[in-house]
Amino acid sequence: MPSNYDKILKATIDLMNEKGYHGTSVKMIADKVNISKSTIFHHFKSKEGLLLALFEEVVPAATNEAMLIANDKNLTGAEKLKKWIRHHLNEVATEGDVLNVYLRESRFISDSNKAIYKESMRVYANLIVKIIKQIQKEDKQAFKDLDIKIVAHSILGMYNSAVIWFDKDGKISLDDLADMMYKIISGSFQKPKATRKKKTTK
Amino acid sequence: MPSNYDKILKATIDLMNEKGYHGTSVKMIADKVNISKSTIFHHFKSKEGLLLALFEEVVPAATNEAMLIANDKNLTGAEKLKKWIRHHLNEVATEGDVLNVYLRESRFISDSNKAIYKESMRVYANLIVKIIKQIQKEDKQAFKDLDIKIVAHSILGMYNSAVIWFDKDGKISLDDLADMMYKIISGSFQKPKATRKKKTTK
Amino acid sequence: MPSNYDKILKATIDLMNEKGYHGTSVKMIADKVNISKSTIFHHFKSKEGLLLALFEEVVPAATNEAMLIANDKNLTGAEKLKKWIRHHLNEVATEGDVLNVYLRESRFISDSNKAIYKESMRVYANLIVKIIKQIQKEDKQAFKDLDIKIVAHSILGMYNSAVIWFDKDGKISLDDLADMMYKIISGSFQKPKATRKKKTTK
Amino acid sequence: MPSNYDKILKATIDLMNEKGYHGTSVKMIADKVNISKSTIFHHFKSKEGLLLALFEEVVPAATNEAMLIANDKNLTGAEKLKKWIRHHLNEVATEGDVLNVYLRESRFISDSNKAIYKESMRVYANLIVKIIKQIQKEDKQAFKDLDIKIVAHSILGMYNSAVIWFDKDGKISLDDLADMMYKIISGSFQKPKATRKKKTTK
DNA sequence: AATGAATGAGGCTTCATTCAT
DNA sequence: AATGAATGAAGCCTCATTCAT
Repeated sequence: MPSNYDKILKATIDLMNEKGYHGTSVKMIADKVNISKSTIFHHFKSKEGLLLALFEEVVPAATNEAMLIANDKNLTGAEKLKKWIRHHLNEVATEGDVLNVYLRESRFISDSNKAIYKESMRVYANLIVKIIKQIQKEDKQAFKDLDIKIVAHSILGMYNSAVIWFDKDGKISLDDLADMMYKIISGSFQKPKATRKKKTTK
Repeated sequence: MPSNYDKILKATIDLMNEKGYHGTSVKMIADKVNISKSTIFHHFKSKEGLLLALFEEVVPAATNEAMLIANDKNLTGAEKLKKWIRHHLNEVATEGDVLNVYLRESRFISDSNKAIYKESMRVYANLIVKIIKQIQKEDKQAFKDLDIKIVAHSILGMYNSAVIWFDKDGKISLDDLADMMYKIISGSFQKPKATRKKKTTK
Repeated sequence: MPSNYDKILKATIDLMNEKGYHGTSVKMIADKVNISKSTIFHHFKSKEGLLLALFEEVVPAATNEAMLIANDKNLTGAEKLKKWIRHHLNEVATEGDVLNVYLRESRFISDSNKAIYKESMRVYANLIVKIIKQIQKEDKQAFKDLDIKIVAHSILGMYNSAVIWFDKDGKISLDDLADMMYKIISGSFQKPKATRKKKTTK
Repeated sequence: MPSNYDKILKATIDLMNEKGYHGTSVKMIADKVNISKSTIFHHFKSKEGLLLALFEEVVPAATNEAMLIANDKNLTGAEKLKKWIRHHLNEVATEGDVLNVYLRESRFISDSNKAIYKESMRVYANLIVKIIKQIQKEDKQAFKDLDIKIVAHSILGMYNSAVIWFDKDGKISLDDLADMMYKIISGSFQKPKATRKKKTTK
């Protein structure tokens, strides 16, 4: 049985995902968890503290698998990118996901706490930077002359936007979507077909 | 000298762009315009009425140039895309742009008014759809096997994300950014070599 | 018929006089005036704004008569002191008087507003300083070697303390009290008996 | 090392001295002592219990020396008064003194406990009454025709007010202040000069 | 066209206190 | 002896909105 602390965070994610930070009141959260408002303040310093807790505790957990992908020694950069896209879209599209809140509501963090958010964002963006670097190394033409950080952010931005318009119940599956998005950006480097032959070394 | 009506809308854009719909109060807007709260209700039926007015009046104006680009008979699809990117990034990166509010705060519109928003969104997204279709027509390989709407949304998402991380005072200019982003997605279709005539074929 | 603004201030005085600043809630004030809480915030910026308004508007009015006494050309210093004591005690002893609130609750003013309070206090204390100076001029022995500001504050402190222990319904009248207190401090200078003969000199 | 019980009382004094009874929360006290709120309720029945404990335990201790002065067989009344003033001012001026809390916050005690406060106040005021009586006995002119309780309260009020305006870092020392205040009220009876020669009679 | 007065509802947060451990 | 969890009540203040002028 989850603690109130955990239940509060879960409800926060659900509600802020749907209504945004300012659109979610502490009372709504309390009602959803079936506790009193004051209990929330017993566990968290303030409403903003809820966001911070999400960024510090829940987001890292959610980014863990992405890290495994980026560090997998057996994959080419292109394969990693493809795998990461699939994973990331899955995360983003999952109902109530923290990432949505993370990506959309972070701008409401007060200046004094913005550093915490930026740091966690940097860590995640770096994963993609790493993948892109590997792709560049394996294919000199890939993302040629492009600022690597901008590439990373652009890709992230593209995928994150899906949370807004992707229709889980529509006729296009999440896997199809991942494939399509991969194709959009993979035009600029050699298709993974070529690299598919699996790395004979090892 | 702009009317109060216009000043109110301008202030609404600025504030909602920064703080979101729920994070912006009628009082904030009134204070920014230096009028009384009541004056706002004199011009607009309600707070939501402000959003609607934006979507009905300001967004179309902002999308007007995009429409000119999309309909320009003298440009290839690739050229249009490039021109549109430049224009769109400029809009989005400009502080206080309506498009940001439009793209992010639309979800707070009440159900009864959602149709208005969806219609205007459809119109804008259609511009890109149109451009993409032209590109496909001119280059059969471009965006092959891809759902055209998803391509449009992905591209939009990518560009809109720039508003979050682009640093106006950084070392990369808006024009450079537009070029880079164009390159990222243009990999999948024939480069505008033809028009660029720069590339002496190496 | 007094405006809500005035009624709010009056109720504030009454309540804070009885329960202190922190012991008086905005709701109590609203209930006493029979208006809604929000109306109070329509007229005053904050709870502290109520205190400030008292200090800026009501206290000056209350100190007006004291000023007339201090400036009366026909009275000796000793006479002025006596008259002021009587007046001041009356003010302080009257239930719900601003001066009580002023003297006791001023310490809850935030630092940023303390200057306003200090200035008004300085003005009032100066009246007594002025009276004491006149007494010293008329009787070289009076308050000899004493710092004049300390004398003024001490005297004020003595009189203001009466608000705590004076029993309006006890056997000692306010006038008796005024006489006694006058005697306590008048020991150090020539008794007004001597001066009573109206100052034939000029 | 002081017990938590003692540390709580000390913190209570400090905080209520600065912010008053209603302005001091149990949490503030707990934070200052670095214990949990519950621990306070473990030692004291309620918040008001803290005040009562002060009045019953700390105040008597603080008034102990005053008692020694009042009962010293070797001093004249005037000498006692002077000595007491010096002592009292010292107590009052010391940061975080109980007496301030005692004198100012007693009015927030609930009716059912008011008797406890009044009794302790009576005891302390009686010390001065006693001193004044001795002065009157030694100098028939002193405080002639004055209600002795009112004299005592007035004197106390005068000295207690110092806590509000006395500036520890100003150019006037506490001893100077004691001297001046003594002079203000000693005008009405024979100056201690005369008595300084130790009173060989007896 | 513009605004000052007023408000009910609700916002976030703190309060003193109880209880189980 | 000490505390973490929990809470109902209350605290100050802001909200969007209406109305009379």
